[in-house]
Amino acid sequence: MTLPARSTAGGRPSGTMSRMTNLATPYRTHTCGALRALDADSPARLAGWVHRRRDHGHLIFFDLRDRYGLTQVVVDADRAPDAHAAASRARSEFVLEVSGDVALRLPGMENARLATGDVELHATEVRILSEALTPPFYINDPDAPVDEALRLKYRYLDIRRQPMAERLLLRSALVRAIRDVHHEHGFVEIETPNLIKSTPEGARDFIVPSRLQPGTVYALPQSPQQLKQLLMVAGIDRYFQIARCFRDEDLRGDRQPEFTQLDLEMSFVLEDTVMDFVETMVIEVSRRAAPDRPILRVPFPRYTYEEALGRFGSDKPDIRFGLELVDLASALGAPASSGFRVFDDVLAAGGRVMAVRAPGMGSLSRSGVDELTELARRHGAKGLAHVSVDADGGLHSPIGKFLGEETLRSVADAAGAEPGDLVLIVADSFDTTTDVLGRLRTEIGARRGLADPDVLAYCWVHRFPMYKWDAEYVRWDATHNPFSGPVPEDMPLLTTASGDLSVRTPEDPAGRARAQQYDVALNGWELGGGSVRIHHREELERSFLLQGHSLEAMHDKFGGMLEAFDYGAPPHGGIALGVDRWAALLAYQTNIREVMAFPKTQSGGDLMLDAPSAPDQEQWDELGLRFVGVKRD
RNA sequence: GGACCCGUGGUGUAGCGGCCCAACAUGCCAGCCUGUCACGCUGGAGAUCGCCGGUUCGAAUCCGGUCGGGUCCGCCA
Repeated sequence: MTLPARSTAGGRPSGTMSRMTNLATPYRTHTCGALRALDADSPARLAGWVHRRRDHGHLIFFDLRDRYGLTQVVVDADRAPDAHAAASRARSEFVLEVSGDVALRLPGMENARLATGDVELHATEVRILSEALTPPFYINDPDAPVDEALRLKYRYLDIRRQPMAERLLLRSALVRAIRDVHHEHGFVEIETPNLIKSTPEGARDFIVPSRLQPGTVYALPQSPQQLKQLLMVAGIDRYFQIARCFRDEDLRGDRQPEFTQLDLEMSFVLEDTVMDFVETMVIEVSRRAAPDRPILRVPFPRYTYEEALGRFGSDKPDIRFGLELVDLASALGAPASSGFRVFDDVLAAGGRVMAVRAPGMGSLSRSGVDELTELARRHGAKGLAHVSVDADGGLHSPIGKFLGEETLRSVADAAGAEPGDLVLIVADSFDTTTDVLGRLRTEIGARRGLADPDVLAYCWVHRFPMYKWDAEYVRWDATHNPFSGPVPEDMPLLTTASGDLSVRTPEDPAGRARAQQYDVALNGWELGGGSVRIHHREELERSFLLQGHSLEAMHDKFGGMLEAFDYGAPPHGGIALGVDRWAALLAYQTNIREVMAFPKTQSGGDLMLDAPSAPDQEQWDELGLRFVGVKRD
């Protein structure tokens, strides 16, 4: 039989593939997801992996799989004895090329669960292109649980499985949408080098020794921060990049040593210019990459840092549910004594007594409360007070005997407690109180299933403090990026009490300065952050001096950029968003490894490649290096 | 740097001091089967319970160490 070349082999569009893409090759006329009833009675050739085989003796069925789908193949011993012999030998994950005729399935034999389920391929020829060992885990069962270490070791098999393949396709769609939207808005995509000089973002650098200049090293970029600012000085005006970044810090489910940022920078902008564009871009990208996911609020809510902490106890709030924190000072009758010494002392010292409501958790057991108390202690609270409301509205609390019935009632009312609720109360400094209650709020939300998993709840948090006091080094530490600028009216605050930038104290005006710094949060995760930068050399030097850098050290580290600012730097600002996190959230995952093709383990290892590994002696010699062991504290 | 959890045929689990030279499901191998689609039926092979040491008359089971994986704190924007 002769097989005509096909131009519409694609079938259902998948990922970034357009409907018209020609996927036919010398090995196939169609993909395994393409055939439909209309193709009946035509010849076809498919290539793919044996997904599942059902051997009935004279008749063998198997599903052939590729990235595009599954197609059932039928091999009849009488009609095609050679094909039947090959199909008898074939096993799971063998790679086959199958030629035959597309046929409508017998009435009642259609499989509604397959896109190709109305038809099947009656094989005339089965060619084994590759044999396969029995796989170490189930490739044909998307729900089968598999140890993650095993998945990582055989990642190429894991990616054959549908869930992993789908997530990589989604990520591809995300990155494509990002590129498209930026190009539509006049952005230029520019690659920046990976072998650079340390750009202090605060994390530890990965180091690459130089062979041509023995005894020196490159650092891998923690982000393209300085380079993109230099591109603004260069007049590029609008830059973006899908940039690989490297940070040598301990790993988490949402942190890998190498990760991907959407990095962008814009010239001649104010804070609102950047935030407005980013918001437009994020909405457009979300709609293209995840059209089924509703966006909770447009425009995105904008909270100041103080407000986010006070209301949600987090600078990356999950606003898919309420349960906002409540300040109890007035309910406790402050400044008069509440009757409970712990609360009175905290309030007198300028701290806060605040609460969060746990709906429907009023009957939580003693050990359940202990669990929450432990969570609170782990994050710095000295204890956790609680009031439970029974079904009849009666209040029960270990601190009731101190507060008295009336105060207890006003506390419960202030917290908005209803019958069956539990009210959790923390008394400490503003930072600790909000942090602990924020974590409790998140825990309650998770336990009670309060957050709609389908919703994308983006929000902004901005006006972060420029600096936080670093008592150990007697300096003002940049809370975000050291190049961030202050909000214009706070520019005069970038100084010390004495005016001498080398004499720094916690009472300096600098401590009150707010940055033109903005973070985007998505469903309780920090998606990214950026700022409007300082673009004047003198102001940057001033900020660096407050951060405890000497002029010499500053020149050594940022000399290139400081010098560039002498040649006409435009006002500019930008942002960086975590592409891995974004993809993970769009894929309903909480672990970015699930959206990375080849991620590393928590100890930074690649189980498939067995990296890192010891270099050859020759490599050591070329670099003039020798391993002398690691100092242990 | 620290805390906690996990490690038993290929895979996922059960067993948690003697009843276990280890059970179940699935996978694998062989035979049978002409309409299956998680095909079915019959039979079979397959684990010294991550590794090392200790406690005990006796250890998959208890203890210590170690290796690997994970979650979290510190760290990290």
